[in-house]
Amino acid sequence: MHHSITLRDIARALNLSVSTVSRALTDSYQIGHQTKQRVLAYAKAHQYVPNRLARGLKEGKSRAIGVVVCSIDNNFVAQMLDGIDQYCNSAGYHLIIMQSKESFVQENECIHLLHAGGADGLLISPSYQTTDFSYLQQLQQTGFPVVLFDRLSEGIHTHMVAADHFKGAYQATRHLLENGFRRIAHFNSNTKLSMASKRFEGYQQALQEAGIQVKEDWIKFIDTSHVAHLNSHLEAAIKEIMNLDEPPDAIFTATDQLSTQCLMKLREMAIAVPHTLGLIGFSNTDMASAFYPSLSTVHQPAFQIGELAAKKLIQLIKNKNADVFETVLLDTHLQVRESSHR
Amino acid sequence: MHHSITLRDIARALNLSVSTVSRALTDSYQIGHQTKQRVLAYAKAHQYVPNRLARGLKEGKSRAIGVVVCSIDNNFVAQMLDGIDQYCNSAGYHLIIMQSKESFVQENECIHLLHAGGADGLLISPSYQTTDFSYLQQLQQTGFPVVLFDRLSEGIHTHMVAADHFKGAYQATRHLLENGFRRIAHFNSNTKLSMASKRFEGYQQALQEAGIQVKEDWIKFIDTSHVAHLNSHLEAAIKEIMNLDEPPDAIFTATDQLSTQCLMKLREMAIAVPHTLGLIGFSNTDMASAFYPSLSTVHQPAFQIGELAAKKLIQLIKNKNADVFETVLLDTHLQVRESSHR
DNA sequence: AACAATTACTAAAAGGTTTTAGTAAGCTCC
DNA sequence: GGAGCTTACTAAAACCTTTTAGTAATTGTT
Repeated sequence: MHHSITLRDIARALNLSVSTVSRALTDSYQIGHQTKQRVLAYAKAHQYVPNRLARGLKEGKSRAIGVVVCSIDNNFVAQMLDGIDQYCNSAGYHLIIMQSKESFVQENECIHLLHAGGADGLLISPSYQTTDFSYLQQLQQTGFPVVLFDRLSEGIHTHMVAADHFKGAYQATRHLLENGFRRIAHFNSNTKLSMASKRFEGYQQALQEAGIQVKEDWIKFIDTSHVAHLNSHLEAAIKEIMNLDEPPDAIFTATDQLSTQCLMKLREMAIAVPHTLGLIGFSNTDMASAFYPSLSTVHQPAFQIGELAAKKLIQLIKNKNADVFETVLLDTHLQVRESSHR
Repeated sequence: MHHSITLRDIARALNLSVSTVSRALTDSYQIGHQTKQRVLAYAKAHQYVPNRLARGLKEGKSRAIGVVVCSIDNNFVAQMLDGIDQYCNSAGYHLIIMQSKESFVQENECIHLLHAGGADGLLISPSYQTTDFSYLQQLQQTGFPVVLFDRLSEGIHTHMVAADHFKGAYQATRHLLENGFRRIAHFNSNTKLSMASKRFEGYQQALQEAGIQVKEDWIKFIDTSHVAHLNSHLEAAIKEIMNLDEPPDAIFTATDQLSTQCLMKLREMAIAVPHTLGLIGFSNTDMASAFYPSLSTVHQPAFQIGELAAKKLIQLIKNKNADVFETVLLDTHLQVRESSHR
């Protein structure tokens, strides 16, 4: 076998009982100073680490946290996972990461697997498809702690951590307006999650305040769940808005993928940015400045979102009496580059 | 509590023993047909799921696989993790992902935690710092399955899966040569891992075959472990090569980070690419085509590397008698864009 | 000196599963 | 009518930890 030593091994070696060793390692008052020292020294020398499974079984806790995201292979998600991992690790929790791939069915499978598999709690950023949170809610009501991050929804009542989508969208749109763009199109995901509607609302608010009537033709809700199809959907959307009688003079894109893909598509279609079409979008890529033209972005504090969500969840796990759920919205940061001003 | 029902619950409900229930669920020949039916029906109706911790404790297996990478927040790594996750999930394994952050010390902590924490095996892509594989080797010799992926080393004898670094580097350098570049600089990581030396060798080989003497001044091994410092190191390196009596006319960069950062830096320093300096580098970002100029890359089959490494590891876990270790090198793919030809 | 309180330890149970080593009943066969 | 099989089940141990409920020895109080 390939396992490290157990309490029994230490007990045998030092001629103590298993319980004494266990207590010595948790610094119990019931154990004498000398004994503690001996146990600690031996444990350290032999690299004793408590068996997670045994401890988990005994305590009814696994010290593992389930994380469900749309995809690991996503710049923004990876940054959030980094934050989650950092916090959980320092708190002694393992991370079990699963991918929904934007599928509601697969997401529910992940949730079930994580719950049944003994995770102590769940961090979830729902799939674009998800509208029904009943399963999650059901688990939550049996005492299973759940925290939503990044993508929020009214469909469930719990702690939530995300960027301030409304404000970010509002700022981006205002920025375009301040730079003389008037006919601003909006590309968004076709999801029912509130992140999309919040961003849409921020866009609308900025236009309304500027006395500009929001035109329905300017707004495209694009299916972004399948990367393979995104390209053609995007091309169609761009063609549609450019063929309008009065085509837009700028686009505000609401997601990471849409922003970068849109810039690439415009280049491919030989539509000059920002001359013919200004562009600003939500995106966290550090390569935005390498693009042509460099891409103005709304940057979300991804790492902090992850960190804070993890913190909230672990609080919840340790302290189940939480009846007051909080929604934390972190400020986005506007990074103005070439694509959004002439 | 938020746990599902146990064998005992079923046993009590059906007036059977725990062992009978356990056996019925595993379709043992020792249990009668009728009893099996009753147990199965009850288990299904009450959504019985075996407790992973208990089963793991009993079997000495956790059905979890440890993965150690430098960082989740890395485009290329994320793609490999996607592949790993896909395969492991379909094989019924959980993934526990940990980050070394390019630190040897932290890496060893991860390894220890994963091993002691009951992982059934380890997938590892070593940190740039790592030269000493003795701990890993020691674990491996006690029967703990280990598979190296992406970043290989001679320091340990086991299954390995990676891209063909030599060939990729050779092809990239040849491509530059074929496009008229003669004085080709080479930027690489300052790691002792074989991936770096393989890429360096591929570069050398291509130059030698073209009858070009490799100049030491053209070659920079840059510390890429800390993103914060990379920028200044890179700037210094570029200045150094451009201040040579005969400055290079192209650069071949050996890592993802170096490639994209180098392009950005050259743009910042107003060095025309590809006119003054051609550029090609290893990189997996799908945004290479959005850059200015669009970046020619050596693309690695990241997903497949992850998938295959996971497959090898699970084979090893299920079938410990492996004495013949294999090193699989997958072909890279040259993506020629604007930065590498005039 | 008798009793209570404190200190330093231990035995054993529990958590849920798998598995070894059984048992009891029913059957076949001479 | 009993030996030997088969069938269908069960009891109990084991995995490793934490924790409850102890014990025995020492110290303190009156």
